[in-house]
Amino acid sequence: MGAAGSMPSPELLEEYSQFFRLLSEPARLLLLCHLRQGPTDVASLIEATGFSQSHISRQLGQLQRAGLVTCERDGVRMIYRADDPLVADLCSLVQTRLKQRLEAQLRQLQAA
Amino acid sequence: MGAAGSMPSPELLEEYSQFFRLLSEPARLLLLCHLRQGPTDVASLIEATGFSQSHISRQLGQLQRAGLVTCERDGVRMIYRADDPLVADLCSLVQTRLKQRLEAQLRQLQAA
DNA sequence: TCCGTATATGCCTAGGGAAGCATTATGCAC
DNA sequence: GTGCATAATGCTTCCCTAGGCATATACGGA
Repeated sequence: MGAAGSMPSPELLEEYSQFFRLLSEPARLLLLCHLRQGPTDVASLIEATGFSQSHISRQLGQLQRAGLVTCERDGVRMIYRADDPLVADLCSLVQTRLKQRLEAQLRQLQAA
Repeated sequence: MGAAGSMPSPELLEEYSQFFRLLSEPARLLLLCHLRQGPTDVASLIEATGFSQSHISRQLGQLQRAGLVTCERDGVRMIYRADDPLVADLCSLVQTRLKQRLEAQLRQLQAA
């Protein structure tokens, strides 16, 4: 996505899209938010989100394969972490954008 | 997605996910890449990408509703633009991340 | 070793969206 | 107005994936 001239390869586009697809599911974003608060086991995530155990486990698996989440055993429990600030940074950029959009719409309404 | 304490509302998570979902489709990313090269009409995008006319029109519609793309009439043609650097910035962050992952995997293989 | 708990996985269904074909709407030239 | 171009929209099919239930796996305790 360089400013001019360089067109990304289809493979790279595919990688980008796969990554963004991971973030296109509210459930996964919610799990990431909870994990940003600190290391958490699956049971706590179940209680915090209300999702089923299998659902959470699958979503965590996807996040883990993408490297957005790590886990380690603690006895019979699995402790998940989301140390990487990447997603928070991405969301921050998007949030700024969403704000701008709403402000623009607001101005348009006020002008009319 | 603040560092600690502030949990985003479900509505905000939904907005984030919808935005990321837009970018989770290689076709849309490709269209954005082409549009970053400069204003383009639909016919040129058809030729550049090989997608069908209706497909491209729909994707452009989605991008437009999200404000990632604008268009203006030029006679019978529609000229689309992608002025916003947001997507390029997001992709840049993700690319850095993908590179780090691959380098880490490489080191792991070399160590073994 | 057998049991209880915690997590992962197989299997299934339902819903959403990509993507094509056919049609419609819009603007220009005559 | 008619005809011709371009772009948008109905309609359809197909595929992918979320998400639940049931089961398998891994671990600690008795």
